[in-house]
Amino acid sequence: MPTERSRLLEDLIVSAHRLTRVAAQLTGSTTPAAVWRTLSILTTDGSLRVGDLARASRVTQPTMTKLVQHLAEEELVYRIADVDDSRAWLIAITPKGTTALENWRRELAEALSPVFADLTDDESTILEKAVAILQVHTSTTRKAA
Amino acid sequence: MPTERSRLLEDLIVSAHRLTRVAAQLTGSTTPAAVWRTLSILTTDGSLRVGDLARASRVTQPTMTKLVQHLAEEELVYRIADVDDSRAWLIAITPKGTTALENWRRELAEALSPVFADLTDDESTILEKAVAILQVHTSTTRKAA
DNA sequence: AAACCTATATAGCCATACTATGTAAATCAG
DNA sequence: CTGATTTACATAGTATGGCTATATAGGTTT
Repeated sequence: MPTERSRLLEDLIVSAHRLTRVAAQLTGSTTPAAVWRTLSILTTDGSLRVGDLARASRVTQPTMTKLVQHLAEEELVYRIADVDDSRAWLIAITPKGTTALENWRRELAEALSPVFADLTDDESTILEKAVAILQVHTSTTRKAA
Repeated sequence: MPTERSRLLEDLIVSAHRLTRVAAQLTGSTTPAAVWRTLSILTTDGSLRVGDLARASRVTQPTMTKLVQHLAEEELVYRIADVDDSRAWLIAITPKGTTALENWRRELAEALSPVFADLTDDESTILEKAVAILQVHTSTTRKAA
């Protein structure tokens, strides 16, 4: 285990977490991270079962059950009975949920914009590439689509 | 506000938050993020007042007060009366806290190692540069040292 | 001296996260 | 087919991190 790699992973997480706190304070935490994280996954991955959604969001199933209940009350998601398994539900995002997610993403970008206002094109490119690497390695798709 | 920049910031946060959840589950969340985030700041920035520590950690002062109480009980930090202001405390990390932070960082790196095992040298470099950019832009040092 | 600002502690509330458990459907083995 | 096992989701309980509001008291300014 190379020390350099270890150090990179440590620093990566520290930075990631600081960034999430910066974002939380700048946006006033008006929309909880768990909400938009879940809506985001539903947008990119399509409708998912509660358990699969929990795995994709990296929380336990009971946590996701409660979150889905809340999201359904807010009409941000809806439930579809899974025809393949009568125990299961598919959870899908509503148009209202899609709009809410878009609004949140815009609000987030606006709040963070001043922080990263001085990014050079090179720096932007580096961050874009880093995001791509992270997306691949924290992919929410765990099985063949 | 360029759409491309906006999209980058959105994706950056989404990725950051996913990464923190991946880390939380892989490490079993044995040490709360708020703890190591605070210890990390004390390590890099030296002893700080409660309010300053709160600002650096991006939480409110009462939140930090409680966290410091907990950390002090665990003997991970200690308090120093601020000679410049009798209302204030300086919070400093203990050797035990330093050890705990190092252990946590090692544990984190080990847990994340398999996730990023296939990183190429180029990708590592990109992530290192990205971390550097993020560190500059989420700096905890808000005033001249 | 009074007004105002600042530093920290306490109180109360909410949401996210976990583990444990329960109910019921689906699958597997004999 | 039956029983055992696994799986999917809901409920219950707990801990904690985060917030806002407020209180106490020291420090600074007018």
